[in-house]
Amino acid sequence: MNDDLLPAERKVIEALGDRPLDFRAMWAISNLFRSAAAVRRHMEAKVLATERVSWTSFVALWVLWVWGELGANAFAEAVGISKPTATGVLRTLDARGWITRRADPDDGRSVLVSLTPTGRKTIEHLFPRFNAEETAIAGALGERDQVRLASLLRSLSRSVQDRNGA
Amino acid sequence: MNDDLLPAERKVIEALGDRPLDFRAMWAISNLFRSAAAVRRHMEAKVLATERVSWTSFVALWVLWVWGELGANAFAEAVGISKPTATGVLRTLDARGWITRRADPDDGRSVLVSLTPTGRKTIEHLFPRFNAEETAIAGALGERDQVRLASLLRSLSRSVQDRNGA
DNA sequence: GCCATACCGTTCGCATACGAACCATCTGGA
DNA sequence: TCCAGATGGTTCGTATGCGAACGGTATGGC
Repeated sequence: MNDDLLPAERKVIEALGDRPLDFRAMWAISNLFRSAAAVRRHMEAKVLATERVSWTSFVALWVLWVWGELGANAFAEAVGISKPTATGVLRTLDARGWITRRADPDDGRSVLVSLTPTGRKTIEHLFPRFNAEETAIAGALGERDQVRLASLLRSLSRSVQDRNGA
Repeated sequence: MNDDLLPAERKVIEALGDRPLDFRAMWAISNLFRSAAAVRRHMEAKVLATERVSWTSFVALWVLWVWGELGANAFAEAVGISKPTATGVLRTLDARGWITRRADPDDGRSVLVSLTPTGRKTIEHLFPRFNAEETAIAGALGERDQVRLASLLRSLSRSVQDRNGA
């Protein structure tokens, strides 16, 4: 394993190394964003661009594939976007013919969102390719380290949730 | 350490568990995005919202703080955004009085960007609070696991770079 | 049955985000 | 010296992203 700091991190030490900051936490969190952005860009370029699908649209299709029909609110929550953003994304997906909306028979306020057959076909085509790329990227870690990484990240997620919740 | 799957992950198993997918890689990568989004939201709400600073503006100030004066292109690269986006963000930061642009005396095409004193004051006020929140979040992991996590994420970053670069 | 309150999704205004296309400027070779 | 190609930054068009505010619908207490 290569534990050298990345060039950007060395620059930070050079500029701020003498300040009273928690660099251990900083390396953990800043590398979280750095690697997430890198993986996202890679996926957009190598998997999604060929089908003209944005990252958010991809996540939206994935969510509807996994969860089935959802209220617009639950949809936004699962995708990780705000309600207004969800409205816009659903408009885009609707224009592409990938989702449909129908009134909730049990609640006049609610709108139920689900994949069309075309939408299902799209995600069933895209996701295996996405997963193959995940395998390739994560392959740089051993199997054991992939499990370790997932576990550490779950702890982070739970830690943030604890600091927000009651 | 708690290795239970998150609710969203259990739902994935329920829906796709019988398909030939690499779930080990999937948990590593999907938790990367999940935790990064959670931390970002938390930081936006707890640190940045109080000063009406967007995530990208914060990163931009941070980059100029660490690197000093930069060409617009190098700035975009360091922030992790495209050149057109950088133009827009710099316009916003300029309107706030946080950055200035000047012509590069050695290259008529280039624009050099740097923090104003006000901009410097802003990031020097924000960053310690940001770092304190990093400490609190990462504190859920032990010191040793924070180092492990950073190291694993660096490996991921390098893995992606290898798959893109020549 | 009434109504204050909560909740659902949309609209609005604005900032962020990107690819494609564009000019202006620089560079290397003839 | 000149010009073909490369490079730097902006503009354009469109999609994503959010908080605030909005109307329509449901709910709970009375």
